Amino acid sequence: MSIRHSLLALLQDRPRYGYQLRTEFQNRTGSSWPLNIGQVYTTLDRLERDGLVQKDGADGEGHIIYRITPAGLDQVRDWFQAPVGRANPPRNELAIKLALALTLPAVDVGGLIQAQRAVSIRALQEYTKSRRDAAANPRPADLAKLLVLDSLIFQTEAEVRWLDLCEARLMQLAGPA
Amino acid sequence: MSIRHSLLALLQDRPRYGYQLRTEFQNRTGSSWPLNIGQVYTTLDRLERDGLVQKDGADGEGHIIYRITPAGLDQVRDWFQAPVGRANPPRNELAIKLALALTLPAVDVGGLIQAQRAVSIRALQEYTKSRRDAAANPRPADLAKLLVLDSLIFQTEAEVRWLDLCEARLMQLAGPA
DNA sequence: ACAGCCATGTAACTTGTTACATGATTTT
DNA sequence: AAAATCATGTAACAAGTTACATGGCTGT
Repeated sequence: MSIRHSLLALLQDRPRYGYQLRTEFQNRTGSSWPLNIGQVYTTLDRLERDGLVQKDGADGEGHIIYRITPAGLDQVRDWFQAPVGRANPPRNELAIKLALALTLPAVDVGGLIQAQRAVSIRALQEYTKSRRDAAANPRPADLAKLLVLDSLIFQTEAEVRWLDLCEARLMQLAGPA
Repeated sequence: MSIRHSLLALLQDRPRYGYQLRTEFQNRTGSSWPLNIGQVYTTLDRLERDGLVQKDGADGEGHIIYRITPAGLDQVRDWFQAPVGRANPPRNELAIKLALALTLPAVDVGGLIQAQRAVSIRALQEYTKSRRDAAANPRPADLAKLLVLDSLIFQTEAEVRWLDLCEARLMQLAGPA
């Protein structure tokens, strides 16, 4: 549902065309989460089908402009107003994988943890580097990019610390036996 | 892809039937991420279509047993061997929402942050409580549940700290103006 | 001339999700 | 007798993703 709502949010600001929506989305969220251009058009079709946007003639340059409808405005308002639900948090593939690895024989949990930590730490370094490159820029669009990077950094740090904990627990279990 | 692989991993341990796969999955991952029973059957159909599992007669009690195939074993091995990729990390709805809110007028970013933090902190308390209830149990299945809860706790803590950071940056931006 | 970006789309597909139907067995 | 759980499925759908086709325009 993120893409639907993101496009609606951008259209709430002002009417825009497909290709533009993609670049604007990426400008605001940084280069993480690239957005396939094909998906913009399919999503716009579905938003139009659902009466949340409508085509709005051209803009003098041949672009196909979409405009948000009142129903669409309602949905954007609801989206921004409602906190992201912790009711069914999105499945965490890493946690699932480790939980299964721990309860099934024939899986090298220690190796899994170490391989994962190597990947996560490398990602962390790349995020930190990107953040340094992007920093010291007070424009609001760049502030958003910085915060997205901060989010990735925080999440990845938490992941590394969790992997450390898993390893410690594993040793604790193997030790006394 | 998590569910496909999870079912395969459980079948790699030994042949099982649909309903059993669901309960085993939930036993191992805790009550977070409930698994709809319908999805187990559709996923099994698709795994069979792809030649990764096959029906294996009954077990004397009328259950429809599935057995993993060599191709399926390969996939499980690959899944456990390959770290969870940071190449295209799953979209973080909260980060996207805040990034858009910051770069668009007509959104009350401060309120959004506060509402979100309230939700996240409540979730954190619930996870911590569940963790306390589940703790002090050395059986491996419960160790897995504990670690899943730890993962949720770490992620949510990171989220709260990120929200704090966002708020601070926002004030910093509003202050000097 | 060629590469690359701008721009719009379509077709086919995947995973995941829900709602519904059906019946047996077990528990209260 | 009623409710809950066990057990298997189907139909319909949503959201996301990729691959492909098409054409104009721009810079080298």
